[in-house]
Amino acid sequence: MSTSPKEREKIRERILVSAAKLFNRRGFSAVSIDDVMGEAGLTRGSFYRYFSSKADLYAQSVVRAVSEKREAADSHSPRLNADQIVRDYLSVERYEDIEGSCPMIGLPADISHTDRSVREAFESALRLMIDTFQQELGRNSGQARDRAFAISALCVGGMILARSVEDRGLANELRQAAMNAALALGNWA
Amino acid sequence: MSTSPKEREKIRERILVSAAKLFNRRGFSAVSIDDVMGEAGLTRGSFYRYFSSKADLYAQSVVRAVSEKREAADSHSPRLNADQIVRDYLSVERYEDIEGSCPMIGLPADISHTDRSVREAFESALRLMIDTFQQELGRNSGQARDRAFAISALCVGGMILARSVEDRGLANELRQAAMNAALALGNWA
DNA sequence: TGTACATCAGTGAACGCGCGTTCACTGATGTAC
DNA sequence: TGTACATCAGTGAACGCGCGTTCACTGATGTAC
Repeated sequence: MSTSPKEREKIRERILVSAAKLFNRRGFSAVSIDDVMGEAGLTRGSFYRYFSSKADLYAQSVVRAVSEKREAADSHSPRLNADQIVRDYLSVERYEDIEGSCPMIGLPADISHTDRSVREAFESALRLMIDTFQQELGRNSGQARDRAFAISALCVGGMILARSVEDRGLANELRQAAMNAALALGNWA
Repeated sequence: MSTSPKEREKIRERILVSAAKLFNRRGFSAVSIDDVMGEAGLTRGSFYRYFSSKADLYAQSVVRAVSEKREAADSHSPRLNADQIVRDYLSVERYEDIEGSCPMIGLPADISHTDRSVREAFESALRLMIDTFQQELGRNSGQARDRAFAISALCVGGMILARSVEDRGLANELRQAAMNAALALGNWA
């Protein structure tokens, strides 16, 4: 073997990090494999030593984002509060950090409509989000589940709308209003 | 002139209708001009007699969707209630009617990030939605404005999440939960 | 009313470009002896 | 320890295709006289 498995894994990570950034910023089809590999300091050709296709790369980048969140959530002790998640998710910092944002926001309709592996990756991301909220609201009540759904919808919807608006002031109002509504729904206000 | 202005306008409409359907179903880049023109019963070449580019087509299709809604809202008397809009927006029928859905849901991240005319069209769509809700909630209170924001975020976010999930049952729960939360926020429950 | 002319929507071939993917090759690294 | 060999990540050229856009041309329609 020419490269140790450790080294290989590091490079794979580097490609995934570049990909996540670029996909979040520009969407799926506006990002080329050249872009991703260039950002990672490599060239076109070796891409296929790591991923079987562009869709595969995208799916794996979502998977990675999810498992990162999960680890962060698990390692945090005391367990971080759901209200902090809401505040964080809809914060100005997150609003501005387009490259590092949640894949559900950049959600490129294009590919999520078509590719199975991508769809599955999205679904697991959403389930993690919902579970996290539900946990805080009381495990088994149907009420809690519904509120977790609504809070998730507010987070994603609020951020999408804020991002799609040119007027910065309006964007901030949208973000804040969604945040407050979500916090109120969780009785975290 | 070979074609009367009336005829010409009718054909333009036909192209816009095909385009809206296809963009909603597949997103921006997965739809080709051939697809749109084929659906409208024409061929590639004459497209540029009506629109200056693909982005122009997309922007105009959003503009058309907005003005259609506006007309529907204006013509309705007695004025339709905001709670009916919420119920309708998040209804199963709308969930299933992918082709006829709100452009903010199919929102192709690709293009909305880049093209100015498209972004403007989106923004006016959003403003219409917010205004409609706000009108029902009491015109000038800041509270009403914030609630209108949150309700809009719930509508868009709820539908996006429901659509991005494979499991039909989960999708319906999401949709219902978002709907109920939005209705509660407006005191329309 | 009839004829000549002008306009322009529509056609389909062609152009050009970008990009996903493949491929033959290189050269550094690790292993076998 | 040193040498020969095997592996495989990385390279960059090339392929092929799709698609946005252009263009020369056609023919139907409308207008002028």
